[in-house]
Formats: sequence, C-alpha cells, structure tokens
Amino acid sequence: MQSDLVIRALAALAQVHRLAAFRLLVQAGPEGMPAGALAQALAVPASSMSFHLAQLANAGLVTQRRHSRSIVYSADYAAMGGLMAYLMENCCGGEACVPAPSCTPQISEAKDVA
Amino acid sequence: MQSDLVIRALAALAQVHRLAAFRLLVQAGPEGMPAGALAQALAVPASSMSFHLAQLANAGLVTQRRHSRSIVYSADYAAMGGLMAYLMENCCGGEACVPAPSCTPQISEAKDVA
DNA sequence: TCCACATTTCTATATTTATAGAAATATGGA
DNA sequence: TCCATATTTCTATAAATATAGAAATGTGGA
Repeated sequence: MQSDLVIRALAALAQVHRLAAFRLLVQAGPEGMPAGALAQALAVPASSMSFHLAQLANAGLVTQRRHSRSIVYSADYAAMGGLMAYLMENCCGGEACVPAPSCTPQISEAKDVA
Repeated sequence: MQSDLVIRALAALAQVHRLAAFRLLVQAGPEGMPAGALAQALAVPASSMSFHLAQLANAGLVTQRRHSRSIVYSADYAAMGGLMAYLMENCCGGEACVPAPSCTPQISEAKDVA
C-alpha cells in the first residue's frame, strides 16, 4: 500500500457518515449491506450516501457488487489490514513491535464478494 | 477512544505532511524530534509545520514538551493503538479476529516523555 | 412496453482546510 | 539588557470537501 492510497483511505474514514458506514460494513462481515440500508441506518439522503460510498470505494476500503436492484457494499479487510500495517511500519525504529494486524474472516456463505 | 476523537485522528493523518511527520515520529521512538527538524526534513515552512503539528496534537496523536528553545514532539503510541482498536472493533461480527495491536516501546533513556 | 424501485450522477451552495508570509512569544547566551 | 534562535499565532487567500435536491441510469415485474 503506497502513501497516496493511504492518504485517501484515511481521508475516507475521517468523516462521520463514512466512518459509521465503514464500521457497519466491518461488523456486517463479507456479506455486506446494500447502499439503501446504509443510508437508512445512518439517516442520510441516498445521494449523500452514494457520494460517501464512492469515496470509500475509491480508497479501496470497500468493494461493491450488484445484487438485483441493490448495490451491496462490503468492507475490504485486506485493505484495512494494509492501512494498519502502513501506520505501524517501523514503529519504534523496528524494535519490539507487534506485527501488523489483519482480519481475515472465514468466508461462510458469501463467496461472491466481488 | 470515542468517535469524535477518532475522526480527528483520522483527519489529522489524512494529509501528506502530517502523515509523513507522524511516521517520522513513530520511527523516532519516544525520544521524539523537535518541530524545526521535522519542518526541515519535510521541506515545509515553520508556520505550516506548526499548523500541522497542532492538529496532530489536538487529535492526541502526538505529545509535545519543551526542551530548551526547541519544542520536541513524540508519537503517542497508546493513541495509535486506540485508533486501530476502534477501527477493528467487532470486526467480522466479533468472530476470528486478531486482537487490537499495540506498540509499547521499552522506554530506553527518554523517561521524560511528557 | 410501462412503471416502480434502488442507486448514481449532476448541480449549486455552504463549509472546512491548507498555505505561507508577517508579527508575536518564549528561551538562553553575551 | 540586547540579540539570535525556535516556534507559534495571526492573517488572508486558495483549494478541497460536504450537502442534498433534481435528473438520469439500470433492474425487474406486471
């Protein structure tokens, strides 16, 4: 993960609605949630939610796939791990640091994660 | 760590100079670096560097202490850990997740970390 | 084909953030 | 006390971002 992407990822997360949406997706797991459900959960107009989801996607933090009329978003766990790794890099000059974390869920029934 | 602080921390890191400065501080360890050295390392005017450092401090990501004429900044490792923990919270619905990382350096000679 | 639904793209406006020079503040030494 | 250094605060300007209505797009059912 390079600097520019990291900046975009951090900027994407540094906004109330996007942070909330991302966390909902993180907690939802690989199955994800449709845009409308996110908009409703956060009480944000559809067009605004779309704007925010586009930024999360642009930063590589979420993926999207169409499921019938809905567009379902899922958190990209690898991207999240990469972001953390970048922030921790060479922590304390490389001494006594915990290795970068990762969250790799066992894919249960949602194998079609785009 | 609560939502508002997390937003501020993410926003603080989502800027080239601040991300670079923070990473320099992370790598510098508890000893930290004076504002001037950071400004020089990043080729940024002193007033701009000061502006950016103030935001990192406001987000709780760095601490500052005066050392003679210089003001020395250090990364706050606990804050960084807290930020990561927040992002990972309830990852995958709480299943099969790595515990939140932390970087707790063994304080060598810099015991005066404000 | 026509219509309802889910979402996005377009648009304009309001708000926030970055930038860096100049002036102000604090520290230490001559 | 006076001066040089290190940094911050003040200021104005430039640039990026958030907001949400309205219109456009894609999907599926009657």
